[in-house]
Formats: sequence, C-alpha cells, structure tokens
Amino acid sequence: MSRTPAQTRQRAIDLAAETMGELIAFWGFKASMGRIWTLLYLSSSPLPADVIGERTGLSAGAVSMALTELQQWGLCERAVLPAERKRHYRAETDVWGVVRRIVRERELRLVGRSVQRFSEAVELLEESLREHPDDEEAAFMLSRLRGLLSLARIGYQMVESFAEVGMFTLDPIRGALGRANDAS
Amino acid sequence: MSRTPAQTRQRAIDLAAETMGELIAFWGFKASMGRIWTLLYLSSSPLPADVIGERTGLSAGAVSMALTELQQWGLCERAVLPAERKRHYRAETDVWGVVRRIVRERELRLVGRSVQRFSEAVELLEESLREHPDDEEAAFMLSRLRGLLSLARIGYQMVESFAEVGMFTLDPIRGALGRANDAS
DNA sequence: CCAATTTTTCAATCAATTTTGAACAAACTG
DNA sequence: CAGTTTGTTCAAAATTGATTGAAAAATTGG
Repeated sequence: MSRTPAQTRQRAIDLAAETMGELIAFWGFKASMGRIWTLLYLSSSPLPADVIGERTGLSAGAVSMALTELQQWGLCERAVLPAERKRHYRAETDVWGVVRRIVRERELRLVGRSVQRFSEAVELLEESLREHPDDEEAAFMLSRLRGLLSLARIGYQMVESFAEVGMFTLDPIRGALGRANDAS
Repeated sequence: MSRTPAQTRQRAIDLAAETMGELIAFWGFKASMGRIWTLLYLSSSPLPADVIGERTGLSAGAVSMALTELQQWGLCERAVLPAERKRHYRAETDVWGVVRRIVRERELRLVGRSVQRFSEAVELLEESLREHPDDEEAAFMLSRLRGLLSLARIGYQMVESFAEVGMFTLDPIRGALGRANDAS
C-alpha cells in the first residue's frame, strides 16, 4: 500500500492547487494566488502565513503580497481568532460571486476602455472624411472600424449581463457580425 | 487645422491596433498579433510583410513569426496576388467564428484537463478515506474538492455551449454553487 | 513602554516571454 | 543557373513579470 493519510491529503492539495493555479493564471492572475486560495479552501480551519509559505513553497514576502491581493479581490479574508497571535486566513467560498465581481471590475473596464478608443478612432476618421470626402481608403477603414466598434459594444453588453444577471446570449452578435462583415 | 489624410489614417490605425493588442494580450495572445491583425483588417488591400513591419515597428523576424501564428489560429490568410512578388496577407473578418474556434480549441481543453485533475484528487481522497474512515480533515477536503469539481464541470459545459451553440446561461451554476457551499 | 514576534515593503534577483538581427533557406528573375 | 530578393529560423538581447530576502514597520503580550 501507498501512503499515510497526511501524505495523501498533501498530494490531493498539491494536485488541486496546481490545477487552480493554472486556471487562474490563464485568467490573468498570478498562479501563486490560485495555489494559496486552494490551500485555504481545502483546509477545515484558517491558516497563518507561515504555514501557507511552507505548504506552497513561497517566501514570507510572496505570501504577504499574494494574501493582500487575494483580499483585495475578495477571494480570501482574515479569520478573527482571538486565541491566536498570528493572523489566520480563510478562503471565500462563494466562487461565482467572486467571479462575477472580478468580471465586473476588470473585464468590464477593459472592454469599456476599448469601446471608447475605437469610438475615438472612428471620430478621427469621420472628421478627416468631412474635409477629404474622396479619401477612399479612409472610407473603407471607417466601415471596418465601425464593425470593430459594434463588436466591442456587443462584447461589453455580454460581459455586463454576465456580471449583473448571470446570463447572456450570443444572438445579438450575429446581427452585428453580419454588419461588420458587409464591409468586406 | 491638423494633419494630412494619410497621417490621420495612421493615427486611427495606431489607436485601434493598440487597443486590439491590449484586448488580445489580456486573452493570452501576443499583443503584436493583435496589432498586425488590426492593421490588415483596416487595410482595403492585402499587405506584404515589409509594410507590416514598417507600420507596426516590428522586425522582419517578428512579423514572420506573428504571421505564422495568426495563420495557425485562422486569424489571417495569405492573399493570392499573381502580379506581386512578395507574399501578401489579409485579415480574417469573421471575428466571432474565430473566437468560437479558439475557445473550443484552447479554453475547452484547459478546463477539460482541470476537470480530470480535480477528479483525480477526489479519487485519491476517496481511496484514502476507505482505509481511514476517521480522517475528518480528509472528509472535509473531499466535500470541498467535490465542490471544485462540480464547478469545473459546469464551467466546461458553459465553455462548450459557448463554443458550439453560441449561447449559455449561468442558471445551472447556482444549484452547484449552493451544493459546493454546503460544505462550508 | 519594551522586547519579541509577525507582517509589509521594496530593491535586487531570478524566470519567463518577446523581440531582434544575422545567418540560412527558399523563391523568383532574367 | 547565378544572382537577387524574400522568407524563416533561432540564439542572443531586451523586456516584462514574479519571487526573494533582508530591512523597516506594525502588532502583541508582558
């Protein structure tokens, strides 16, 4: 037979933490944040920073910074344990709630900025075309750029409804896609 | 007044290309791929590599590599222009089609691997618990781990239906969330 | 308050990724 | 073909991002 219960638990933690680290890294966070969150999520009681460091192999500094960031995103919180000297932390368990908030605060801003900038580019060209109506290259660019803009707007709505309502459909996109592609 | 038409066009291209570069970089591609795709997308005719290099400020090597990758993802294609010596490239305009294919080929695999690995961790613990039924920490971990697994499975279904059908809802998630959180 | 301990900060280091540039290979032209 | 232009490759350089480690700051218990 294979291992002690504690060894098996550690293997399961490592496997899950590594997996979550990859997932969250793909989503633009540091992998170490995912590993720490998972470690806390799988623990029946809150853990102090030094234990987190031991089990994840991160330095005290890295653990401190990662915990700060995790708390800023609402992924972890401090557990109030009067008996303990060290600060202990626990994982937020409402995963989807957190996902929705992050999408709202990060993805939505990003796409919103993009919409603004595409608009800006559209305006630049519209202005130039008023002065130089025969600039055919600009006319072409403008039609394509409007396609990008409408695409970005639909993306914004999708992200928004995902974040707010928890549901979205791609149907409105097909229309815009058609429009964007008419420019070809 | 401000600029020549050509200067205005270039400014509009830079703005849009920079914006798309950021978007695509956030999604895990190289920003230079987004800039090149945008340049091609906004051009009324296919462009050769040296022009792409000039307008994006990238070296010949970088342009060559980026074009190869763009073609692999179906984001650009070679234009057959018999009159021209140099190879010319054009942007794929069916943006949503490309997005769906990439999601299918990349995100779906990633989440699928995660589901497998969480399953593996669950099995490890189940086995250990059969031998050591009193390991309460393991029992706790197992319940949390099952929550992660069901979350990952729902994520897989969401990505899958996004890629295949173009529509998805978060409703089925709430149920699983409830279940996952019962473990707390 | 003080001393001991814990936590944060941040410049330096390490690691991963992207880009360059020059050598090589392939494609075209006359 | 021989020469020229175009395209690719890949090791090295540059850039970007993450982690360390030690000093400074904050916290706690006495």
